[in-house]
Amino acid sequence: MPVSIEDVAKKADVSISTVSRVLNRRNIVNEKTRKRVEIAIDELGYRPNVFARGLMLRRSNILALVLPDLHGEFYSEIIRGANLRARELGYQLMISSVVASDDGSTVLSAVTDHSLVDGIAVMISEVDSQTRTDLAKVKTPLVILDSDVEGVKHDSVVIDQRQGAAAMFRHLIYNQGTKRIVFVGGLVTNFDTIERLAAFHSTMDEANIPISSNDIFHLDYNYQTAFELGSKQVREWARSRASVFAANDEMAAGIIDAAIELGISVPDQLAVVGFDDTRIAQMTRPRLTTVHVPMSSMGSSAVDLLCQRLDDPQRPPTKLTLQSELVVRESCGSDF
Amino acid sequence: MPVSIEDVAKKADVSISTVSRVLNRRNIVNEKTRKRVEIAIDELGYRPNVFARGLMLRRSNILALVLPDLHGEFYSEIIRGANLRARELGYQLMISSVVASDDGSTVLSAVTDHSLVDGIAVMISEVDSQTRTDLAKVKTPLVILDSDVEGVKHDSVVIDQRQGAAAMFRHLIYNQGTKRIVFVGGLVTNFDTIERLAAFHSTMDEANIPISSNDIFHLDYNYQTAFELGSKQVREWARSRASVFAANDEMAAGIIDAAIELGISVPDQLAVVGFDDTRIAQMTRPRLTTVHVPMSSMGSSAVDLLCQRLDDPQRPPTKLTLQSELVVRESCGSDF
DNA sequence: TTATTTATTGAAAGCGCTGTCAAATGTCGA
DNA sequence: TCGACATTTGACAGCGCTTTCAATAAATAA
Repeated sequence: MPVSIEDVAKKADVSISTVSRVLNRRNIVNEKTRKRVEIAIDELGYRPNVFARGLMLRRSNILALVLPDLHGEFYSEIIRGANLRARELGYQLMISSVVASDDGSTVLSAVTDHSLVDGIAVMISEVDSQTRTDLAKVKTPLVILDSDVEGVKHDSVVIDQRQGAAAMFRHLIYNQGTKRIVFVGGLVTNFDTIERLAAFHSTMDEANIPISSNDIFHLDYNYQTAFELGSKQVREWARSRASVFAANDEMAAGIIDAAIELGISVPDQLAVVGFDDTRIAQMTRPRLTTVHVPMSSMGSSAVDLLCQRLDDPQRPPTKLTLQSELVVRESCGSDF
Repeated sequence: MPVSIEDVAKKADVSISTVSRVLNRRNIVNEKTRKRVEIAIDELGYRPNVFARGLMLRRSNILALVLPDLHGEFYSEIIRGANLRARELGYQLMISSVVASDDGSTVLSAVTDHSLVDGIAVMISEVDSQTRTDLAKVKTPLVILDSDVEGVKHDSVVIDQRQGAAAMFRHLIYNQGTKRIVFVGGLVTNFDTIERLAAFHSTMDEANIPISSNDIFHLDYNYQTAFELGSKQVREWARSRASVFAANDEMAAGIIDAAIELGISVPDQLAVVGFDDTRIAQMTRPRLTTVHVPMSSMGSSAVDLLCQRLDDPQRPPTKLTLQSELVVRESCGSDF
């Protein structure tokens, strides 16, 4: 039923080669012939069959974006950035998320099964060694988003979060005079958490403030669990005039709400800061002091890198580092 | 370079037909032969070429989701729901958004250019008659999300927002005793706005409250413009004890912030309600009274409908209506 | 024993497209 | 008028897969 190149050829009274030529604008086709073919294409509403074309060209113009989750603004902004850039460059974007039940190898196969995509951008927050070796085997152009990429031969785009986190800790310590910081992160295996924890330790060392292991919590980046933790701890934290560093805005919001519910004023009695600078950071009251992460840039940069590699498969692996930036708002107290 | 079915056949010392047969588990292949082939597939790491297969089968197992925008939680939840369901059903999801510069025909071509997708879910918030006729021409299985679909022969999933909006207006009128409601919607051509405006008129009529045309505003669903409108109007609204109905949570948040900035207390001096029940609704202070819209269900239902049609192309067009539900929180005052 | 059925496999014909190669036509200077 | 060359076109060979269809071997019936 669908109209094929042959139908067009017949209608325009030329061979399929000629039709193919006008489609690909390659060798010059005679002006008059081209017009005729174009008219036939229009009238028939012909669209080249992507499969047939892909079979010859070994190209689909489809890029895949694999995310650990699709929940929350963080991921949706990455998608948005990637989609926009992909469109600009003439690619389509395929989205996939690794669901809870998946393990490392599922991740890999979810990725490689798309033997049809020209390139893949993956973000995997918990990278075990299995995933790492699996990833190393992939032959499709791959860019790794915001993960530990030491020793992996692919392109990558990472956030310089140590620097952003350090700026935050310093602000808390030197500008706000905090003597104790509570660290509320994600899982111990989570890359972001590892990075920020490293910044935490080094900045505290630098300021000569000891860290109690009781002040480090590993949650799951969700509002609810943070709220629950806050409900239990917030009084004690406020009493000692501690500041709370939450590894994303969601958790910061959860802790703030817990505090408010217990009649503890933020930031007057307790400073709470977040990370990411999502929409939430501006919606909470008080507004969140946080670290801005260029989420949509991550997406667009990933697509850029992928396309560059597609154009030149030989170029050496690139690691693109995006800066994060401290954004001071109300939740940490006035800043002087 | 990539290993083809022929390589496998050679290695297993069978014909490609046999390999194809074990891949598709169709006609029974002799136990022993099958084992041998499977081993060869494993050892070679063979993956069938999607293009070649698609060329024969005319099937890609890819579904497209076309959204008006990728910004905000509303869309990201739709994506999430769709992606999850698609995975469950063995499909991949391709995302596309209609960007600002696009007009109706771009929408259509963005859609139909994917001659490779098996089905398409489109959400187009502003449907003009051009788009409508364009849409009617599409031969790929299509489901229309939350738009005016009268007379269109495709499947659709819509939100019963009249009912949800009406519940909101009634709550405001009968439970909160509001005598004046200000309606802040999207563009006049926006489907959601049209629906909710209809509910507005009918409920107000029913309650015998006249509507002043000065109380109907058409904005763009953004925080910022709502904030600006609020900054100008909020005093007057509060003075006459009006309630403000914003057509999404973002705008409600903008108006609330404008009010607070001018020292007007919400809900004590001014009730403000939202729509959608996104994350924002729980993050603002006061928390938003809003109408819950099952966003991720919209995505999953769209995928369901698409797959059902794929299985049975003959079934009559289905219109799936999802319910919306009033959620009373703090921003409209205590409810008695 | 011979005819017939059943199980298992291979050969080969496309699916719709691109790209190579050669044929056909036209152009131009000698 | 003729060869040399450029321009324009068509025939056809795949790309890797699925799917008839026929061939062979094995099993059963007559």
